[in-house]
Amino acid sequence: MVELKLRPGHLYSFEATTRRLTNFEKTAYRFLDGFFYRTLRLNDRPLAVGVGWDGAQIRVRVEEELSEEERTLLKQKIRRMFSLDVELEPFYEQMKKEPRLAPVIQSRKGLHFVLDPTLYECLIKTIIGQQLNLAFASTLTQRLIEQAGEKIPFREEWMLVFPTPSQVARLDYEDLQRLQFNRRKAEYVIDISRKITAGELNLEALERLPDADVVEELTSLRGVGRWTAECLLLFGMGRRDLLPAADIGLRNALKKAYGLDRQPTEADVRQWGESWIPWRSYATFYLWDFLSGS
DNA sequence: GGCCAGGCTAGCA
DNA sequence: TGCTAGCATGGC
Repeated sequence: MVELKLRPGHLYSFEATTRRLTNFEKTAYRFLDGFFYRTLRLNDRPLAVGVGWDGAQIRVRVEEELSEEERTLLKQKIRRMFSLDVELEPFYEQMKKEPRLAPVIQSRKGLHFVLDPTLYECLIKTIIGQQLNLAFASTLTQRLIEQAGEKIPFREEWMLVFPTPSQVARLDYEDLQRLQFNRRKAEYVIDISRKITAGELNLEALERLPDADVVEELTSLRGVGRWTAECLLLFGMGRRDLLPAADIGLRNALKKAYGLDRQPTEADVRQWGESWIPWRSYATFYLWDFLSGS
C-alpha cells in the first residue's frame, strides 16, 4: 500500500471540488472511507487510486506497490487532474466587478476543475453526452465501460477501467446499438477509436496547440462539433478561457443567475462573456455548478 | 403524452 | 451560408 501527499499550490476547497464527483462523475468515482476511488492507467498499468483530504493536503492512496517512476507519474497525474497548481485569486478579483455573478463565484471559492485522466476518456464521454440528459448519458458511458473495459480486483471486489482506444476499436457498431446508442453515435465513438489505434489521430499532440487550433483539428472529426471540442479543452486539458456559449446548461444557469424570464441566446452569452476573459472556463464551470443546485 | 436534454450530421434550399 | 429533421431514451 502506498500513500502520497500533495499540497495544493493555492486556495483550494476539496469539498467543493469533489462534490460533483459522486453526482456527474458517478460512473468513474466511488466514494469509500473518505476517499474518492477511480481507476486509471500508469504506463498502461491499470490501478485503483483513492483521493482524499487531510485538511491541508490531498491524500493519494493505492493498495498496491509502485515503482519510483510510477509514484512520480501518479503525482503528476493527480496534480493535473485535480488542478492543484491553478491559482484562482485573479479570477475572484476580476469577478467582483460582476454584480450578478459575484455571489455565485464567492460562495464557491476554492472550487476547481477535476479533469479526466486521459483526453480519450474525455472525448468519448463528451460525445456520448451530446444532446442527452446527464442521467442517460451516464448510463450509456457505464455500459460502454462494462462492454469494452477490463476489470481489476479491488478489496475483494473489482473495479472497471475505462477502455483504451484499441479495446473500443474492436467493437462493432451493433454492439453499441444493443446498449441503446443511436447508430450515428456508435459510429462516432468506434470510428474515432479506430483512428487513434491506426495512428491517424493523436490527441496528446493537440496539447501543444492553442485553443482555436485544437477546435479546428477536432471538429474535422465526424461526430465532433464545436461544443464537444470545447468540452475537451475544458475537462480534458483544463484550458482557462473557453466559453461554450451555445451550451444549454450555461444558458440556463445565466437565466437563473441573472433572473431572466427567457433563456439567453448564444450571442448574449458571448457578449456577457467578454468581461470574463481570460477566465471564461471558470466562470462557465462555476455557473454549471450553480445550476446543478448546490 | 409532450417536450426538452450540458449536439451533430446530412440533406435541402 | 443557413435551416431543419432525425436520432434513442429518460425525466419532468
